[in-house]
Amino acid sequence: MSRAGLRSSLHDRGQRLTAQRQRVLELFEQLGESSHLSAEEVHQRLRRGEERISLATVYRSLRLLSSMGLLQELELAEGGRRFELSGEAHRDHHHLVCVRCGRTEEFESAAVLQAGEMAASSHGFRLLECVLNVRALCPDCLSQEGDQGSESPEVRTAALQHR
Amino acid sequence: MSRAGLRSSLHDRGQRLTAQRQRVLELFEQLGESSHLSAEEVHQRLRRGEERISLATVYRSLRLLSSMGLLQELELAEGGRRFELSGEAHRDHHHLVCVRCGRTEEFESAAVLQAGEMAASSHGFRLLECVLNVRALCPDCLSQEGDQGSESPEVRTAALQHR
DNA sequence: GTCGATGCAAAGGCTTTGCACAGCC
DNA sequence: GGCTGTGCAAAGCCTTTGCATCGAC
Repeated sequence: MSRAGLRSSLHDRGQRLTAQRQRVLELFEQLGESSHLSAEEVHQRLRRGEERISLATVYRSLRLLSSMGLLQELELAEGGRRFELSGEAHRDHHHLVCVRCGRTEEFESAAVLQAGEMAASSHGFRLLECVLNVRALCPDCLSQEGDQGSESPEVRTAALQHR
Repeated sequence: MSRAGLRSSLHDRGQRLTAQRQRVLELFEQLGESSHLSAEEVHQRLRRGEERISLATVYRSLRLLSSMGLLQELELAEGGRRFELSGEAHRDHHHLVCVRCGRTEEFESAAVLQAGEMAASSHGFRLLECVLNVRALCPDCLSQEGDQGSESPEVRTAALQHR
């Protein structure tokens, strides 16, 4: 989103364009649509430059940009909220997460979107967004898992043991 | 799960059957498969009886039972972890959540499971679980939303404003 | 110049952990 | 009886908030 576009979106809500807000959004735009950053990571990355931004402001900006629909909050496994750039093409995209090492792949699926829409309309809901989280083990972790000789065939167990 | 079954599952892991663990699991079994409880709620409900259980133990039991695959951790919108009973029939079930009032409906979908499996196998992952979260507005909130004359057609915005 | 935004530090939830005692096996 | 589990209270994250100052408009 252009600087002017961001400014006017903010003004519409009676809010202001500041350097910090711009930098947070730019960071996501530079990294592209497949980055999932935590507040802490955003803070650290922005600090690396000669930029000055406080963690509190990062939190405030992330919330603001999410409420404007420019970022999207994710809820993956490992107990930390993450954010990603939200784009039209990205609206219905899903996450395949390795519960052991955190490796994340994205994918899209028209079938999933359709299933979400059917579910929403059959209950009279209006769909806002539809996210499939697939928790899994990646190839690397699968082989390590084997090495340890897990005591049970109940693989799902692994999903919660690494805390 | 029977008392004896629970005991032997615990013993297999070198752990013990205690009254507290049993009560936590029983609570979920009594409430049925569609209850989503937070740790705090589990604690309060168990305290109502003449039972004595500490919040710390509730947390420990929830984690333990989840790692055994008997409970399942949910990640819905409103910033609190919740748990539900995990059953075979329940393994691939999805949530339709109203982002405004929190009303939650569940549904199942073979299409979604299949999409998850395809995504996992195409990356060489082994699927553990597959949860679709559909964020939406329920009929009641939809009508209220209309009353307020929202300033923008970007409905997704509402998903994050109610914090 | 006004009013919103920032930075700092302190406060706030929720969750985990250390330790002594209790209780399952 | 040994060793795991519990309760309590304290500590730990992550996130939000109060307040003085700064800066966009």
